[in-house]
Amino acid sequence: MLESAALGIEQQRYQIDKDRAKSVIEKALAGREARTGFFATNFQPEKPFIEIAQKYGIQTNNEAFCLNALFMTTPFVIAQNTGQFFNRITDAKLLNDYAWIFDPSTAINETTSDPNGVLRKACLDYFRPAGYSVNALGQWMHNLSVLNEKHQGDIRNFFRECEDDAVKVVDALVVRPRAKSSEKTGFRRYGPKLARLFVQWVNQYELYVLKNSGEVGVPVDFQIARVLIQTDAIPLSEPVQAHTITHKVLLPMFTELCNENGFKPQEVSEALWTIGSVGCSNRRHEDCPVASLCNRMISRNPYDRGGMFDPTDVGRFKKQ
DNA sequence: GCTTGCAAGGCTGGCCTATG
DNA sequence: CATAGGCCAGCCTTGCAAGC
Repeated sequence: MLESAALGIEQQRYQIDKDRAKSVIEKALAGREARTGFFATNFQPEKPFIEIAQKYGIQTNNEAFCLNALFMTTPFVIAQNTGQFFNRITDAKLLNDYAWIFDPSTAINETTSDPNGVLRKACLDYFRPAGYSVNALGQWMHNLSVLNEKHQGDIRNFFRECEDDAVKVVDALVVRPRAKSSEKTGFRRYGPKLARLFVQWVNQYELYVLKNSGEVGVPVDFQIARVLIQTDAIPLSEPVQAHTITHKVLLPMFTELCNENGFKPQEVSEALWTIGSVGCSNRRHEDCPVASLCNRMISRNPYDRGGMFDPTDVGRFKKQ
């Protein structure tokens, strides 16, 4: 049972225009497929990193390396520019120098005298986490210990314990939305969005075969949510808590739409995220495949102030 | 004067436990 | 029983400096 399924009832509290949401997704997918507008350049910032990690794993005859590295890296994909972040860490020489931090036994054993000092400094040097994402470092250490002690330093053992089932992997990582660390007996720092993102990448780049990969749904964030709101697929009459929209309304809706229309969650995720982040951030409305359905641009500010999506806040853009 | 690159920066709701 | 307080996933924008 996916943790989100029980939340479907929240949908009924908001007037979802599923037909319109379907149209938005179809246009977004068409834009992605055509590779035009802001889909003309690379819209998969994680791809070059995964490629050099795969290469390093092959060179060093370490089958677990790429998966371990991706698992340990994904929690940093938060509160910062994803493209910037992957550009920073995608450097073969840099990865070569710091690859040991992804090898749990080496990283932990070689730094036993001062694990927090040596390992923490190496992580800072490698990831160079900006701003809020520094917070991820503490839990990063915790996850490395869990990987070492409970899963013999190989994330594939964690997958096997989840019966190689993508849905069980997500449930095991999330436990429940907003779970406390003390509730999480295993890995931390993976919530509903990041857990789905990780599984999506594992499947997309064929790093490991997980069954039911198509069943976990779409990793929903601010960018994706605002595309649906701006296009009136979710018409709001008053400010609504962003968390309610992203996790209680959109997550189940995307799963339904994908199942009903045969959309691939990964493609929906990529297409909408690119539109929301690249398109809206850079105000390239002329390049946007859903421009004809969109009538405003929701500002980021209300989210920071009250955690709300405000339908009256049209930010820096309103269609004439 | 422009673009590009970089780094720094808090707040929320909902759940839980502890306290009176 | 009420309420106070702790906890935590999740979330890019902005201002400055350097390079053209």
